[in-house]
Amino acid sequence: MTAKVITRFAPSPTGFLHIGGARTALFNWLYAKAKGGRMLLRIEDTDRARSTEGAIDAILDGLSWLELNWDEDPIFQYSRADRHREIAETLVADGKAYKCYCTPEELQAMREKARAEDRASSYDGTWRNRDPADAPAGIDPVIRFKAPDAGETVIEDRVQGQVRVQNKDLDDLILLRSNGTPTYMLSVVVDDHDMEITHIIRGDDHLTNAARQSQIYKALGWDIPVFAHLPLIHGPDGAKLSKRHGALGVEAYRAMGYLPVALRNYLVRLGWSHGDEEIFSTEQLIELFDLDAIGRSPARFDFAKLENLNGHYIRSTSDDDLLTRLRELLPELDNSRELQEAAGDEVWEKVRLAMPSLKERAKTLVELIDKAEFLFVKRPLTPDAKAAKLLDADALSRLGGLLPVLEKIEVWSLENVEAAVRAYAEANEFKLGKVAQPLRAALTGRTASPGIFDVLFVLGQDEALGRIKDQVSKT
RNA sequence: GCCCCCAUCGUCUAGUGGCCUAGGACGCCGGCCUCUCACGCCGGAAACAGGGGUUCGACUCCCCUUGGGGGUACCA
Repeated sequence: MTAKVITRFAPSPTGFLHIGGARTALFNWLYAKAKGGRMLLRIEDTDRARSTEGAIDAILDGLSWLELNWDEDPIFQYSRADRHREIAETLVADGKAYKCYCTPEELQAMREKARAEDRASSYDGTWRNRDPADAPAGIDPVIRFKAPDAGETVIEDRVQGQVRVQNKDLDDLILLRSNGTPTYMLSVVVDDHDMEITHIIRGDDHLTNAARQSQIYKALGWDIPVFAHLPLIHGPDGAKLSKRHGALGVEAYRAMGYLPVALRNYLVRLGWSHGDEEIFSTEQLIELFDLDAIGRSPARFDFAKLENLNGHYIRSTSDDDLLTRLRELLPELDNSRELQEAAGDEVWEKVRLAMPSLKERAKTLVELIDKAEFLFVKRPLTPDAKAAKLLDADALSRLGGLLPVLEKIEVWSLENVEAAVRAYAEANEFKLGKVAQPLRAALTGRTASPGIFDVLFVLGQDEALGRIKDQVSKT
């Protein structure tokens, strides 16, 4: 019989959902989907001092935005503290754990001694075999795991392969704090077991923990889940991800105008590959994803590639979908106030009309709005420096000559507008660019824009003529 | 310090002993297209960290060095 796959994403709510966490969630989600299993969500909030409500919301919102849905209700680890405590006490009763009364000062001294002696483990086992009757009064003990002191612990990792750790290098970790709350090392094992997790897919930073946890599983007589430790994501400079580059919350990526589908495609390729392929639909990902194709070396975060992918997905997203996302994003933009004031229904209708040519030119939604700005601004436009330079006397006289031609157009269609402008240029022996560039400057206030005929058409006859006159009459 | 993991173009990666004159993608450079900017298309520069083995033959296997990362908490 093959057990159904159950994975879990287990963030600690001490900050936002950063990019590494997002990728871990994605891999867990994909693996569950690929195997027809489920992905559970567990909030690891046993550190009461550092866990916050805001962080929980940020993580849930981040996952939802990325469209990584979890199965069942999230489990809050702290709510299971009684269960964890019970297991710790069982371990003590079975002689597999013990109470330790050492003070922080004694512990500190042990650490320094261990370092001086080039040893990896520091706890010296003072209370491991000492008679509990010697317990000093007035000190609340912690409960420590009685880890095997000889031999080795072998982890069979689906990504990293076989990893061997000498047991002498692992000391007796704390299971229950002196205040009676469980530590991560205990909670994680008990919860993964109780939740019937079959595959633990998480960051490489937990690799050594896997050995410690394996020992606890064995002491409890429980089956050890399959481990898969993902290489970490580094910043562009190869160093640890910091706030300056990449270690932003996923909501920051949303605000920068990235599409969830693009971010997912980018993240999955950080570590996972399928031959030479780069672009994957979610359906393909679910079909192809497997643990065996995950590489073992860490990756650097590269915004340029994310942008490229995002541009690809913007181009292949429907105009209506893009329009919806743009309207949702608007309030988060720096210049949101001005844009929002101008953003009436008729403006959005123009944006929709221009969308096919606009989306060819944008790598992010923020850029998309910026390229559409000429549709939001009100007459008279103030051309930017480069555009103003284009509108010299000669150019303005060419525009002046074009005015009556455009006025004469009865049906303002893309075809008619284009034919009229081309005919005007030809009749006066101007290269098209001689007319198009000044026109672009007058119509958009910039030197770069969608095709000039698209611009003319989308603006509409009255607005287009008005904008040209505004510039021509300045002289 | 000690323990563990990692190492192919600038970046993400393909490669699982001969198919490699090392492939793709992003980025970069040049060209085409062209009303601008993009898109698209064509072309180019660009890598097996170093040293030892093993083998008829190593990018691929082993060891060492170097470099990077992680862990070493009454954090997770």
